[in-house]
Amino acid sequence: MKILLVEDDPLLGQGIADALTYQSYIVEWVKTGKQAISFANASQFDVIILDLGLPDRDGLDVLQELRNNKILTPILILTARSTSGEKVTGLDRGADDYMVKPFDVPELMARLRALQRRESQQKSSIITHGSIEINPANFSLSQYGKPIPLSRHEYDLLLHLINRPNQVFSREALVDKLYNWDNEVSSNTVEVYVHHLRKKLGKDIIKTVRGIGYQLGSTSE
Amino acid sequence: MKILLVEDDPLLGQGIADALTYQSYIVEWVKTGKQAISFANASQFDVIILDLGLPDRDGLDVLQELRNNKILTPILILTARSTSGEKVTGLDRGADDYMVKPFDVPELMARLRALQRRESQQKSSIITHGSIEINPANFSLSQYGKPIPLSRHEYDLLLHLINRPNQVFSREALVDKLYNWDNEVSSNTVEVYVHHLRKKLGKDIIKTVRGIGYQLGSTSE
DNA sequence: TGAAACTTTTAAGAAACCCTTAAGAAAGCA
DNA sequence: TGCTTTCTTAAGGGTTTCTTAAAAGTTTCA
Repeated sequence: MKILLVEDDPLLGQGIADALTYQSYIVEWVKTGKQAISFANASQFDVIILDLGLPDRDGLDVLQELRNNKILTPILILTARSTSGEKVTGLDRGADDYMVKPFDVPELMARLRALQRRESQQKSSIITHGSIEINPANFSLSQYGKPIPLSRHEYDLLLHLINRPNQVFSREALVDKLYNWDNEVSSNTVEVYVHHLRKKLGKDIIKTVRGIGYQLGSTSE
Repeated sequence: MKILLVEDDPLLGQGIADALTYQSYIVEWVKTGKQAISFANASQFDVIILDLGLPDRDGLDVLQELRNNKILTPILILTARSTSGEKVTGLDRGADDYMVKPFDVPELMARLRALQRRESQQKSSIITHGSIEINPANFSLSQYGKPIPLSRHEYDLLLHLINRPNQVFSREALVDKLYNWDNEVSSNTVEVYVHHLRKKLGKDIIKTVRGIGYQLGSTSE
């Protein structure tokens, strides 16, 4: 875990840096707004601790510039400015948390942990298979990077096959997955959708196992 | 924006609920830990405000159970317990922020905005997407720099979509966000608002994913 | 080789889905 | 209160997708 500490007071800065180091953080300690911006641009931090009373420029400006530069790192403001209005301003300019000096070190540590925990919860699960790529979050599919629209059933069928790339599914099993029980379907729907998918994504996308059913095509080509 | 407020004190609870409603939040107010858990499981909230001194069980247990149930909603603890140790415990059990009573309402609002912002993919306090720009702090929207008035539900709907630009939301999910439990709606409201938004902001602002729901339009044009 | 079994392709009517409009109800405001 | 804006509901019409069936094609095996 890597932290950028922006604090011009030497004594306080050293104290925080020591405490962080003791908690096994990697600490980069800078004392001016200018340095803060260049460090934040140069390297990826897990959290930035920002004092507002800096010698060269106001911390709020630094904050804003960081956000304008698309630096999304969580930022915790640590300052003597304690009025409600100041807190609101700081948070609304893009800070993630705000602590007033004098502060309690264990609380700071706990707030840093909370920020990190949030950040690490980012998840994106994109499924790929050969040339195709499925993004379940938006039900979209692309092949060689080009988006290809699929209808609902086409998408469902493909997703089922792709979830178990090596399994052969019987027609009945696929119908069972695609439909709920009370509106069973009594014809060759599956064949028709396989046909549609092959038309859109290429003949080899789905392999037919004669007498048994269908299987996702092999990825190797 | 939908908030679950867990607070057993009737006076204080009413005060917070009113303040939140005034800020256009959809508020679900419950008074026990048990209710908190069932509501959190039943619907998707943007933030949970949690009092620790509940009548039926300790708020920290509620917090832990929520996290165990894989409810990742940001949680802000709002309590009279003000020692450093109590704050550390609360944050380390999975809360995202911690405020001590008595508290300042504007600060609470700013912290809620910060929590939401963190959760959305947008990190700056002013949200932009293509030609439009939203400032959640004062509910304003502009396109190409020109302010465009939106009704409350139009605004809510757009804000939801814009918070996760790549996700497709089903009609049901959107209805769930736009209304609280006791005045559910039973018709095509979402379609109608989508239509209004498209009329005001252009056809491509919202994309429909047939059979699934709606998604923010792509920014590239 | 020829029949049987199985699979692919095509096409068209049916169904589902979404958009649009409008009007009465409700809520907000002076 | 009366006026204006916003909300909810419902219905019509246009479009896409689904289902079905039948014809055409392919593989298997006696």
